[in-house]
Amino acid sequence: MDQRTIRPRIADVAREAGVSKTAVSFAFNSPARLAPETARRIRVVADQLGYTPHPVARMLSQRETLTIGVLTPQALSVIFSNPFFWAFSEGVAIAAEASGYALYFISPLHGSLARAMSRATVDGVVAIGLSNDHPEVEQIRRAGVPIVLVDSTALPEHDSVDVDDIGGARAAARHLITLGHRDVLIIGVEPPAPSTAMDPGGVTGRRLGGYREAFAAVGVELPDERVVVGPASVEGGIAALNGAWEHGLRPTAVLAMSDAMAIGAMRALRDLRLTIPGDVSVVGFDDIDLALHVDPPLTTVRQPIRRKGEEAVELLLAIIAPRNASARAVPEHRRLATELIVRASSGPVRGR
Amino acid sequence: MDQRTIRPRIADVAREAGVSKTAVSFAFNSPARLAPETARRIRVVADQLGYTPHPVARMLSQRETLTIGVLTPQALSVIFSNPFFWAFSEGVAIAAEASGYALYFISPLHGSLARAMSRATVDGVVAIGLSNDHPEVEQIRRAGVPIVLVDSTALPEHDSVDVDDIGGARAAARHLITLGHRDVLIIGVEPPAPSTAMDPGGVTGRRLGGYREAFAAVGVELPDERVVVGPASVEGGIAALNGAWEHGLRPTAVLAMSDAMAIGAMRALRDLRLTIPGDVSVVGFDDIDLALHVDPPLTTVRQPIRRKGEEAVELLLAIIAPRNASARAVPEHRRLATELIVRASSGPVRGR
DNA sequence: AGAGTTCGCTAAACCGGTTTGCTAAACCGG
DNA sequence: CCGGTTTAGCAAACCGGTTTAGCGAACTCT
Repeated sequence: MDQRTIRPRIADVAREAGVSKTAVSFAFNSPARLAPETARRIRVVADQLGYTPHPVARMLSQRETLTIGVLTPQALSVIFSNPFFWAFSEGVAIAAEASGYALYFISPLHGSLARAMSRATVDGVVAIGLSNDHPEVEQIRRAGVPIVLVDSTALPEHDSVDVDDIGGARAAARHLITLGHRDVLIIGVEPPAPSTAMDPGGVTGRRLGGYREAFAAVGVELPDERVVVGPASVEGGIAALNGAWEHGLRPTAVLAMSDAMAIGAMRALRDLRLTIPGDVSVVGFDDIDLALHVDPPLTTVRQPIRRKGEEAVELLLAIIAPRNASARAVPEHRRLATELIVRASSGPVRGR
Repeated sequence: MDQRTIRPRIADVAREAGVSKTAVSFAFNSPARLAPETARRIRVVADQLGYTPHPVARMLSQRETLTIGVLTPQALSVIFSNPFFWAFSEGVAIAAEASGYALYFISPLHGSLARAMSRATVDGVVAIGLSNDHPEVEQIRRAGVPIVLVDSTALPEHDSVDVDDIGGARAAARHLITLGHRDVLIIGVEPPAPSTAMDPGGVTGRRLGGYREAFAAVGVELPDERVVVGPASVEGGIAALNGAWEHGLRPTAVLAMSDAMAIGAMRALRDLRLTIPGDVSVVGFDDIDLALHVDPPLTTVRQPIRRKGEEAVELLLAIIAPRNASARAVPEHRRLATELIVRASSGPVRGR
């Protein structure tokens, strides 16, 4: 099945219609510059030949792709199984679509983000979950591609969007403290770059800081043994909880840094014949749609995931296509609020 | 923040290094054709200048984009809120990534799929849920872009992948029949093009056919009033069920053509103070991950969603980049199996 | 009728790379 | 020392469009 017939080029149309390439181009892009009859004739010929302007050629000469990239340090297949990412992408898609931009997903190619990036034909990039020791950030900047960082270690010279991780984590921890819990297990999300597992500037680090701060206020230290990390998925949560259990930990509550992991922990707890929240309380982070539908509904810290996507695109488009001539000189850093949503997965510590 | 510094071009590197453009190109693409020392020097200069080959220019001259498009007739924002689509994309991403291809999502631009398509810089397209009266299919073919159709009305001249919708639907219906149900409500997915709501060749039509066939076998006709359609989302399911209830229908079971809609129906039923499966049984279609986690776990027809994505990409790549010289002359149509998964959302009709 | 506009269209330059064909120098064996 | 083969690198053509500068004809005005 050879679907690849020879694609007609603009020169073919021009010859056939007896006009210049310029005229054909005008017929498509600014018909007003042509006599109505000529424009019509050219379109008819183009139609007969099945001519469509070659998008790559057009991009090259117009110097814009009308595409924005979504950059993630993880493989697409990992990313697409993450509910948090879906919601974020939805936000990005809504904002991009509204402005007529298409979406291109950029993920490590054969392990190299840099290589993937150098292939990407985009006008700008929204990067999510990039820690600042990713050398690709530097490379991207050198390539002169506008970029907005989301949930990444903020670099002052780039626009960024993130949420109040510390406040949210603190609220979650205080909630458990109020319920009498003193003995908790923290399940953290493992950043893609292992070296930065506890990068204090990263999302994991900030949330951990919030948890610790709240517990410190009531005189409870959280030693590192009570903190386990894993990939931000249901499976990761199951593994993390089981691992902790095997190490002999018996917390009365679990603080997970992602809902997916919290849900995994719940599953693992149930498999251990423990009740939630009777035996163990579970609190998540994110408030993905699913959090409301699991049994019991998950107590969690809500963050405006879709909104993050939308705002990131807003910022990016302001750089790419400034509507007002007075472009900002100073990068903008937006921090959105988080909110504790108490549902049924958390309760008073047993015996109170 | 003007991130757009003047991007160095290949000519700049050439001048700076005292060589020709050709040499620079060789240094990047086939270093073996240069003296080692020269190649090194060029790379050093390129590095200093921060030079990276312009991806669009490269695409143009190499006549390939190393990108495959995922074409959907619905807006991206709709698509990204659909769990079925996530799983499908995951499959596509896995296969694409393995072969070094990037993903580009193509959805209607300002309402026009054709316009979006003409902008897309892709080597081939995987189209999902396209009905054959979409004129864009014809346009795409004329543009000479290789295409694989998934869950679309099969066009014999294109490769396609779909599943045994009829068999799956039949199995679901028989399951309910065995449980004694004779009075059912069918909730169908609304195809993007309203004109084809009941296109017998489309997914909705095929599943409906399977349901009807099974019921006809026990002497029950399913009149059109018992079939409601809506968008394939949780909200769509809620609306569809409530609509049916307001019309006075009181079925003992619900057959939904998508799990998302089934879950919506469950929510709506619960809001009506009905128990599942005590008062009403619910059976879905797809077996998305979530189906296992709702309460009660959803009885549904499993289809290999990820696998569909992977196979579609396999077929597409076989057209784009045939590894064996002997390219297929005949388009391939793959139909994957479905399987009924019985969980707790379905039970015997009350009073049996 | 002549000068100044406007209209309709075109030739040529350009976007930023890759690739083909060729040449001059270095290398080789006899 | 000479003819033949490599090697290293270059100029120019090409990918397929858009855009600028400009030209002749028609139209307007005085």
